[in-house]
Amino acid sequence: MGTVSKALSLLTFFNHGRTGIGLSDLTRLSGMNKATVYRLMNELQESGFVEQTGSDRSYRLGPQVLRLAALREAAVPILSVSRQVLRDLSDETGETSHLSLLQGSQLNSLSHAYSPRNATRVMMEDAKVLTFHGTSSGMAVLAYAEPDFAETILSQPLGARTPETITDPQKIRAQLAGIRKSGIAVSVGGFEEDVHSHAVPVFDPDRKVIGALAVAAPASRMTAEQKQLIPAALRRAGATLTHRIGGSAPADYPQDETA
Amino acid sequence: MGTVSKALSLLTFFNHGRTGIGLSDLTRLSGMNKATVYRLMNELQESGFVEQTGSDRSYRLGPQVLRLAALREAAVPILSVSRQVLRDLSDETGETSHLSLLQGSQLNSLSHAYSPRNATRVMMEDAKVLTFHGTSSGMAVLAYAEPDFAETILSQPLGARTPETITDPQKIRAQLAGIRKSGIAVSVGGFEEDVHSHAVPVFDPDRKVIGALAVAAPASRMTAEQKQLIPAALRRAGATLTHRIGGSAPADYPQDETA
DNA sequence: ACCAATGGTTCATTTAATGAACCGACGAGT
DNA sequence: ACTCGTCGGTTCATTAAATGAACCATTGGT
Repeated sequence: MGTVSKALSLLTFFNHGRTGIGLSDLTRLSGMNKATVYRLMNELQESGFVEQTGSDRSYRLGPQVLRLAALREAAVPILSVSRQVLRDLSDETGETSHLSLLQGSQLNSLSHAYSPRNATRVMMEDAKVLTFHGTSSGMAVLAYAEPDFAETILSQPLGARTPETITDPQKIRAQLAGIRKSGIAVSVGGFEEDVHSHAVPVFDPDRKVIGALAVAAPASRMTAEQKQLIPAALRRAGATLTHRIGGSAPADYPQDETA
Repeated sequence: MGTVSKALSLLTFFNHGRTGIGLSDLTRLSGMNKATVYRLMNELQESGFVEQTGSDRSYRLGPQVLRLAALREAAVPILSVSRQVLRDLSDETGETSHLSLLQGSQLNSLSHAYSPRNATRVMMEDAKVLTFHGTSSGMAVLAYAEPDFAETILSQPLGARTPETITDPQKIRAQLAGIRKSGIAVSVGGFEEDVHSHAVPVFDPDRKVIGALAVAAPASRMTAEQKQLIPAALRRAGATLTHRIGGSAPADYPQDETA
């Protein structure tokens, strides 16, 4: 691994539960030498990717990442485009909707919308890491990802977030085949208890899956009517988002729209 | 300069006018060896910071920066906090408002709001680079930055974006003194012609200036009434934003509020 | 007063970065 | 069809930078 990759890998230890990390913690987390971590973090700091708090000298992500994200959005405006799609989707379904994107071998939730219709909602956080198994978004992505990638994921130890999480690779493979037939993934309580969620894949111009669009509802609210309405709205929203970012679904993606 | 800094410096060549850059262009822009650029970009690509387009193999910023920006916002929610402040400010003034943040020695516009009141508006782009001289935001930041930093900026060649741009360092120093007295910066046509803008500095918990909040209006709409209303609204908005991000103004910052 | 943390620094050793030259492919111009 | 220039990508001897064990100075808790 090159020096640059090592430095950037240090940034992967930041997450919602850990927005600030001290030098020693970072050394332990990364397994690198303390002097190495110190110098790498210094370089990252000089470039504005991280900054040190005045109080306890712990590191946190720096303002430079905001500039880069704004430029990424200028080049590939997937988040800004998704916001309108998500708003419409939440309005239509009355439930929380969110977009997750595949980044390397990690799936991150990066944009979401709520519906004002119901007081109880499934809450979302941006940049939250989703597991592939157990989430409808993860399964939707896995079903349309490179087979090698899917197998790599399934060959790793699969933890159970809830008692309902399906962790048997064979059962998951069977589910993935089902998703490829229907074009939509469903998960009931596999990631958070009592959350019923649907997801459809989103594709780029090379017809590769780049993420998933999902609707998450409290299981108690999943009436027969909603079980019809949500998948239909989601399919439409997925097709819209894929289209608006210049993407195309692969030839084998089931289209039940009269487009 | 370390390898990591070199790699990250490659990312600085991306901007609104240049969202995709090929290997050879990047080599020329950076002045580095082509093989070096190639390997550095490969590492950045492996980490998801850049990606190559399938069509012409040019590089553009990758999805990983979105995750980092979301986490930065989770740690220091300045953009999300600013959005409400900007909306209120634009509603109140009827004009375009925007927030710019100091990143290293560069000032970037990173969040903005429009008012629906008027059909003609000053348009803004996120991640746009602002000059220090000639913009009200830049002058507001410079007035409260470290004196060394201000002098470094003023010692560089100062270009004139418009015939009205003031480029004489002595005149600028005099203006900065005036801004420190009043707490607000004004620019008329110094960056874009016929744009009249006001700006106030924004401070962090260490009482250091981190950026500026500004209102930009077509010069034709700057009535006597607006010349009263905008500075007043801006001062209030600046104090609110500084406060909401946990910051404090330095002791010598003029407070004309009965707080 | 002590101990165990913390962030930060040093310097001989090792390892990785570097760059000139090279390759094959593509496209424009003749 | 042939060059010419440029593109992205690759090679390998040379060089420069990254590394890590040990060390220092502070801090906070007992």
